[in-house]
Amino acid sequence: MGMNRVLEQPILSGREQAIEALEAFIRDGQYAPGDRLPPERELMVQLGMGRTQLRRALEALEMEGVIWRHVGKGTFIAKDSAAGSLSALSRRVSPVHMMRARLSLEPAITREAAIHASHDRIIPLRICIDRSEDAATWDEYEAQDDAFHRGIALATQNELLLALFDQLNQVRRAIAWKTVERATDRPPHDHNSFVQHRAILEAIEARDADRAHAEMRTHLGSVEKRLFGGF
Amino acid sequence: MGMNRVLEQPILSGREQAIEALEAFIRDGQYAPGDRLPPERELMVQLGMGRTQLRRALEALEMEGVIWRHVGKGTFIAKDSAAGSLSALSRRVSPVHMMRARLSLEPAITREAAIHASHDRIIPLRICIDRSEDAATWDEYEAQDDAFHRGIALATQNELLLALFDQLNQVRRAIAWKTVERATDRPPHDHNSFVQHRAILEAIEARDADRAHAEMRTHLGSVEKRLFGGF
DNA sequence: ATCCCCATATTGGTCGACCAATATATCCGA
DNA sequence: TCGGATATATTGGTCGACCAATATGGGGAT
Repeated sequence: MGMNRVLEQPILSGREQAIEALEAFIRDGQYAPGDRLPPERELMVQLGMGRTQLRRALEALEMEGVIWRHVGKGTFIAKDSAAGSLSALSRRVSPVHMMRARLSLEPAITREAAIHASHDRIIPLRICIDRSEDAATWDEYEAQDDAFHRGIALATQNELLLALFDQLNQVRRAIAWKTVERATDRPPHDHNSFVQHRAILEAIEARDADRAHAEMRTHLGSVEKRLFGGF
Repeated sequence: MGMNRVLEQPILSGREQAIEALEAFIRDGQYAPGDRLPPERELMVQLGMGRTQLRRALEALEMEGVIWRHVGKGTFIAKDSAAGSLSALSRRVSPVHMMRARLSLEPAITREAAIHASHDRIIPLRICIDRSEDAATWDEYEAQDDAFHRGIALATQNELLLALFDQLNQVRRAIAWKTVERATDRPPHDHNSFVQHRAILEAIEARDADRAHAEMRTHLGSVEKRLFGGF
C-alpha cells in the first residue's frame, strides 16, 4: 500500500494570482529600487486584469514594503529589497535553508518554554504525544506533530516568539514537499520522533533549558536527515 | 547637555488608521473566532469612514488571516487567533518579551553566521564596528549598531532567517522606547558594546559557532540589563 | 535667457451604481 | 403539511466617472 503522495500546489485566490502576476512583472522587468512602474491604467492592460484587482495587488505589495505609491507621482520600487511577502519567500527559500532556520529557531523556543511554561501549557503537549503515538494515519500523526511544536511555542508565553514560529511554520507549509515513499499507512511503533518528543517534554517539565534546547536540536536533526538522507 | 529623548509614536497613514480603527472595533466588540462582523455598509458608518477605506482595512486583515470574507455570506473572524499584523503585535508585545525574543533568535542567527558567512559578508561587519566606535552622536552609533546586527543576519546566507530577523527588528523599532537619560552626546570610549561586538566578530571569523552564540547572548544580556536595570 | 504663473495632462484615490454570490422568504404543487 | 422552485433581499466585488495631488509645458514679464 506504499504510495507516493505529492502535495499539490495550493489553489490561489484571485488576489494571490494578481499579486503573483505583479511580482513576476516586477521581477521580469528587472526594476531596481527607485524605478517607476507603469501607471495603473497601463499596467492593468499589460497584466490583463481590472483596475480593482490590480489595486489590490499594489496595496498588498505596498503594505509589504516592496513598493510605494503617491498620488500624481506614480508607483515606485522601494529601496529595501529584502521586503516581500511570505508567499514570495516560500518560493525563494530552499528546503535546506528552511530546515536550517528551524534548527536555529525551534531549539531556542524550546529553551524558553522550559523556563516559562505553565502547567496548563504542558498538559496539551503530553496529549499531543499520546495522540501522535496512537495515530492511525500519517496525516493524523502530522497534525499532532504540528500541534506539539506549536504547543511549545505557546508555552514560551511570548507572543512575539509565537508569531515568529507561526511565520516560519507558514513558510514550511507553503513549500510543496514531495514526501518520501512510505511503506506503512502510519508511523511504525519505533518511529524515533516518539522518544524524541518525550525527551523534549521531560526536559521542559524538568525546567532544564539547556537539555530542552539540545533535545529539540537532536529531534530536528533527525527530521533533517530523514528528509535529505545521509550526508 | 543630557536630555531625555522620547521617540514619538510613528505617524500613521490613512490605511494604517483604518486598520487600527477596525482592529479596535473587533477587540472592543469581543468577537470570537467564527463570529460575523456587521456588513460593510454598516461598518463604514459605525467607523466613520468611506467604504473604500474600510475595504482596504478589511483587505489587510484578511491577508493577515485575522478575518475571512465571502460574497453573499459576510465577513467573519478567522479561527486562528494568533494571526495579526506586525504593527498590532508591536502594541501587544512588552519590551521584556521583545528582549527575550531577541535573546532567543539572534544568538542562533549568529551561530549560523559563524558557519556560513562568506568573506564579503564579514568585511561590512568590521566596517560597522569601526564606524560605531567613531560615531559622533548616539544616532550615528545606533545606525551602525543596527547595520551590524542585520549584517550578521545577512551573513547567514539564509533568506528565511533574514526575514525572521527583519520581522523581529520591525517590532523592536515600532515599540516606542523611552530612552534612558544620557550624560553624553555619544557613546563613551569604554562602552561595553564595542568590545562585545568585536568578540562576536572574532568568533564568526574563527568559525566558532558555539562561541559566536555565547558572545551574542552576552552582548544582548548587557543590552537587556541596561534597559531594565538590575535584576 | 531665465523665472514665474497658469493651464493642461497625468497619476493614484474615492464614490455611487451596478454585478455576482449567497441567504431568506414566499408561493405552488403534491 | 412538506418540499422544491422562484423571487427578493443581502452581502462582498467590480466598474467607470470623478476627485485630489502632482508633473509638465507654454506664455509672458523681466
